[in-house]
Amino acid sequence: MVDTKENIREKIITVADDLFYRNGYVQTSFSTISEAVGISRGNFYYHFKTKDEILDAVINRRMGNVQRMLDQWETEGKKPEDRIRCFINILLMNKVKIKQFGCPIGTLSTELVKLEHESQEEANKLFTLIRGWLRDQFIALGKKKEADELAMHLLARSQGIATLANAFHDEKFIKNEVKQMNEWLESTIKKQ
Amino acid sequence: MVDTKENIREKIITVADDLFYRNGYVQTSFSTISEAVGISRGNFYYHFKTKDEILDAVINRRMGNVQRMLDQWETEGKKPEDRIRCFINILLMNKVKIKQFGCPIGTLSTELVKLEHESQEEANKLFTLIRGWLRDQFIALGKKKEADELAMHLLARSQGIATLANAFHDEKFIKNEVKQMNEWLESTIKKQ
DNA sequence: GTCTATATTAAGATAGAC
DNA sequence: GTCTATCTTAATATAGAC
Repeated sequence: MVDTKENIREKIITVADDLFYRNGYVQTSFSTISEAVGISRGNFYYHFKTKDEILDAVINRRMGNVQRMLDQWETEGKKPEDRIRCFINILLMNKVKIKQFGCPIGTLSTELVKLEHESQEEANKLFTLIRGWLRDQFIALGKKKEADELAMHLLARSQGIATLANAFHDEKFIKNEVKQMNEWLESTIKKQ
Repeated sequence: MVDTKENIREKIITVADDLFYRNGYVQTSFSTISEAVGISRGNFYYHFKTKDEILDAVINRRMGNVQRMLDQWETEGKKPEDRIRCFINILLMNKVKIKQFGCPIGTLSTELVKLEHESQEEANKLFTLIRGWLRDQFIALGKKKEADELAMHLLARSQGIATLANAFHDEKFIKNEVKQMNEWLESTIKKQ
């Protein structure tokens, strides 16, 4: 791939995304990113004027990734319950990284709240995107009235699992809880 | 109260505890703490040589607070299920602060993991203390085999609720989920 | 035991040569 | 478009006067 301006910009965002996830936003300095990308710190400012700008670009990138993931689940899962199962199983798919670094959405949100960062709401859109998609699946299951509540419940369960799996560096716990979440889904669908 | 060396040390720990909770560990500087305590930055180093030392003192303080809380629940709740309900209800008791700053134990743990901080394990003892206590309650309920699993499940649910309530700044969500957790407890006790 | 002054380091950010 | 050099600020931490 040729090193056009756009390509380098993309590379910076990819690297920053990963570093923000592994080490947190505050801990990730311009030096760290530019070193990982392989350009000088000075050159860096040609592409991004402030650290906040990189953050917004990273959030934007993650929004795209989440949207693509949801689109894929729409194709993969024929029935809404299958699609919800795709969401639940992502904890299993990413269990190694979750054990090491937690949930990328949850840990970023937690960090930005403490920073009182102005991009808090922007980062929350990642949660909102998934929440709305889950809600749509529950509506398709005929749970229109409780759809949003059920969506939030699943989101919260996932966040809690990620937080504890990360704290205790415990993969087995994820497997166990995913199983229980699937059982919860079964019994919720059957109700009424 | 007289300003003995011990008293000032205690005051520093109390102030640091609060600031770590509200703004995070990294964000809280010596200046911020000393200013809040009302002593000069230079004097500060007479009481604590490094920031890590303050962190350990804060974790230690929190350990004491959690232990006292568990002791109180032992007195308050006659039956183990009542004691577990004390744990569940703490989300409601602290709902305003959780909405604003999340769970003090969970957010510290998340931050220390990203920092790769050496006190990670020390901070995890806060989780472990509650986990063990919950496990004891489930054992008293005759659930010896699944006791630890049930304890972790409750811990994870609480963490997830705190994370999302914090992200969305939503108190109502806490109320809703606490109700569901109590219902889950009822049906879990009844099983078998 | 508390203060002021200062050393040191690293961060975000800019200027200007090439 | 990329670099080196530099500015500015703020943090941890220390030295030494009182």
